[in-house]
Amino acid sequence: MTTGRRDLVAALRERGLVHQVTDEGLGALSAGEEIRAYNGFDPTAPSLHAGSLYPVMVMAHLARAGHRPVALVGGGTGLIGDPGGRDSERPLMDADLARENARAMGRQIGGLLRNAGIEAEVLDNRDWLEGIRLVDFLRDIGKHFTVNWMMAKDSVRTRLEDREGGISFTEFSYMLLQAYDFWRLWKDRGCRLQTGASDQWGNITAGIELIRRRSGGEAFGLTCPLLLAPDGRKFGKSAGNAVWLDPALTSPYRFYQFWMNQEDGQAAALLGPYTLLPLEEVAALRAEAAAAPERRIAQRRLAAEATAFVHGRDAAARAERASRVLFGEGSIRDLDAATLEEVFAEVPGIERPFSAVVGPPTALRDLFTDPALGLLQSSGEFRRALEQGALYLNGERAAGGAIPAEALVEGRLLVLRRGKKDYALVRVTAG
RNA sequence: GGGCAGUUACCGAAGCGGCCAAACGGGUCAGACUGUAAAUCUGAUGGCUUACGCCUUCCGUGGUUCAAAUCCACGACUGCCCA
Repeated sequence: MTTGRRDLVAALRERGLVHQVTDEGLGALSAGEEIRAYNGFDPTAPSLHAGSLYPVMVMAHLARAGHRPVALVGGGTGLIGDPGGRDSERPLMDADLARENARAMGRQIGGLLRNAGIEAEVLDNRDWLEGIRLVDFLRDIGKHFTVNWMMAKDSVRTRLEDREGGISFTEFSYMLLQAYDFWRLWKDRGCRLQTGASDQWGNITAGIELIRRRSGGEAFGLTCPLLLAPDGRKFGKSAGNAVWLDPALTSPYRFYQFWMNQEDGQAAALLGPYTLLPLEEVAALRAEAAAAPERRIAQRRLAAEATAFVHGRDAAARAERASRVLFGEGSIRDLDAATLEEVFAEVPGIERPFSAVVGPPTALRDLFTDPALGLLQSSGEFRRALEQGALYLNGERAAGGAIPAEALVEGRLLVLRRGKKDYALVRVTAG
């Protein structure tokens, strides 16, 4: 994979992935020798989502610049909780859950990078944090920090200023644990760089301080711009339905659609971080997209590349094909059942007997509100959606009433659609 | 431990005995316009019903009243001030 070692700061900067660097000297240093760099991951869930994929991409870009990424899953720090970026204390995570999540997440990260041809070490800080003794920790680590210095850190200061929330001693201590991680990885594994989103700056510099004070060593930190959705919230985790990387939680088709739906500017910007495409190609795509935004070139390519990175080329191709059929020119009516079945392999679907679909006056409602499809929650929602013209059968607006037998594609399939983008398939069986 | 203030739908926030399923804003969903965009405009947003309407909500539990989100008591939680 490695084609030659490069200045990693420059390499990341080209992709828009550098927010702050502790020392520009890192650039020159990294041009000459391999830098081992780690990035931490909070095990708040058993899978990464579109937003937490970001640092994985950073690791991938780093590896392609000839350096060695290390993934650190926070099975130990997850037990404490990072106060950064939050305005209130977070509830403690169940210890077993943290362990399970960390394990699953570690596997996932390792797998992603391996599929991209990148060998990365995956570690869990629980392995060394769990056995630490309080008195040792206070003597060996705590002594190197003044509370005054800790209180000046953004993550802590905002919480101190917020009378409503406050901060517990537990979360206040968090940065010391992360600092200890860095020291540990620096000492045992030769990690000289820690990367993270810009909200990790304080934690990263705490680690660098510890390495300097305790061992007189040199270490670096590099943060990436915090990626936000256009609405200002965390990217890829909007309003309850996060876009997961686990295909069991978010199908590859939905994953593909997530990228496809990015707005123009965002899609163009994401091409840098979220694809491994050569920069010249990214630039060309951006120019093309800007010239003809209606073609959605940036979105298409972004969706294809990101889906391929996470789910593989085949899954990406399937999602792409399905999307072309669903959002393409032709009418669904023109397609045969075999094609539809293939296209809908990853879209939610249910099987119903003929007698339950054709005939009963409530069939339309029963199908649209079926929990397995996730289209509508209640018959009240169904009624409103119908009134607003939001429901479609085989691509044509549904008027309500019983479903005629002619509505079935080849007598056995029915395509449901709610709104512009949500599709589901009903397979009609005999009976 | 003492004093004061608060707890309303996804979030913020009105309401202070009946006209309250509860103003308004944000979010979300849908429709129109588009390019599976943005912006804009329109509508919807507790549940059940084609509908009249019915049912379950305003921290919890009891109470006052013909009638309570609104009054009273106790409890829980939160914030501010004092110790």
